[in-house]
Amino acid sequence: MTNKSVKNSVGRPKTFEKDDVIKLAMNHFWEHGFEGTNLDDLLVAMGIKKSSFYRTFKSKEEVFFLSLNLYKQETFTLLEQLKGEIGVKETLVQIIKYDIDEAKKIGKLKGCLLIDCGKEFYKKHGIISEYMRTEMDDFVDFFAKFVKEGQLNGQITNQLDAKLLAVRYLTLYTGIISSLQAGIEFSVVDDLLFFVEELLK
Amino acid sequence: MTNKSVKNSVGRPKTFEKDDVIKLAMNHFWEHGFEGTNLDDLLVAMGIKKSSFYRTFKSKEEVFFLSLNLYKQETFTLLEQLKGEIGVKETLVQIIKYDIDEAKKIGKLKGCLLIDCGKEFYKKHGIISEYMRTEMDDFVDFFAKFVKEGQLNGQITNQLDAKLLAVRYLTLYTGIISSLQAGIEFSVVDDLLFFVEELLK
DNA sequence: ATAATTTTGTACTATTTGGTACAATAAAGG
DNA sequence: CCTTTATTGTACCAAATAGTACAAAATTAT
Repeated sequence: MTNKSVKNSVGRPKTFEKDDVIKLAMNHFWEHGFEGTNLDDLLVAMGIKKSSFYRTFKSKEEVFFLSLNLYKQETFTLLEQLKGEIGVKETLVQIIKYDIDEAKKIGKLKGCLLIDCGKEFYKKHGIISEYMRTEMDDFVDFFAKFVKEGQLNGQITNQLDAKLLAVRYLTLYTGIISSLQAGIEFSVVDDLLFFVEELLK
Repeated sequence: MTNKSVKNSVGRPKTFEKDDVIKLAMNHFWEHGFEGTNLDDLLVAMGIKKSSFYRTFKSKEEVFFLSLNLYKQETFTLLEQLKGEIGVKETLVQIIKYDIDEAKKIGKLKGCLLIDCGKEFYKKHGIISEYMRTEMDDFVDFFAKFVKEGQLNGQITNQLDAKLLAVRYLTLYTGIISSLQAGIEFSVVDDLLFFVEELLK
């Protein structure tokens, strides 16, 4: 897209792109959380050395916020793409089904970077991070529009206010993630997907 | 209840009861999580000095597991008590309403010690703690029995299998906690309580 | 007073944490 | 070869972490 791979006029050429290592960092934060990520492991995940890290970024925290931003971008992009393929309602269902299947298969579930790290921050500092709150609002707004579209084209028959329905969906989603991560029996998990489908009707 | 306050034959009398300081520790863990609790703050919360702490307990971890056990006991006791006063269904609703009100009023919400610390452990070690899993099973079983009772006496009209309904309820509950802690707008929170009431019908 | 027991205070340890400083080296163009 | 730029390696730092050791003081019964 942008002029990433243009040769810099002179000097040793770069061996990594900033955006690429942010993505690697994002995946690591996503899996381990912010506090659960120590710098050494993060560096291994990013494939760069400490010296390069601190020449490129200000701190671990800065990389985290860049990761959070990338997470939002990628989530929205994925949802829009899926929408084009299978429609609004099916996208909302499949997103959750994907997590359930992943938990069943590999017994591991990354969950939601925003919610999980928001919770970490909340537990640590006793207040909601203002940054997290606005990110959360972005998610709610996006899903509200998403749901609205489904209601208008008839894929979602539940005529509850789109924003409220989006919040119900997101709440259920984060609850399912927590339940899965808390090790709920697989025998009862499928019913949770029915629950979601009932909600979207 | 037990012979807590009997005088020990000789020596300086105890100034704190083990169970009492465990309860204080529980409340601190509940609010800050396990990793988010450092020993010095924990000691302040428990009102004892480090020397006393390590003479009474083996480690921070031991106190945490004792706290977790107490948490379960107290939760079940509270639910049984409320059941006697306002019935099964109303108890399930009010429990959540209490959290919502707390979040609205003081802008702070402890959430669920088991789920929150289970998530911490999960994120850190990549697997579900076996201890947490069995605790989770205890909770599911308790709520399943609770729901069953409500279905039999007609307070809950939703005739979905009691265990599945209990899991739906718990999932919704943990989702609501996450949403509140993530700083969802208060304007949409009330609808989440309607959602719970609809579920229990 | 003395023995028994509990709590406190102080000092210490070993490990891990995020972060810094800086020289050495690698890879390109001029 | 020389300059420029990117990466690496090594060494270090200050702070925070959970936990230990042990003497001193407090409070009781005998």
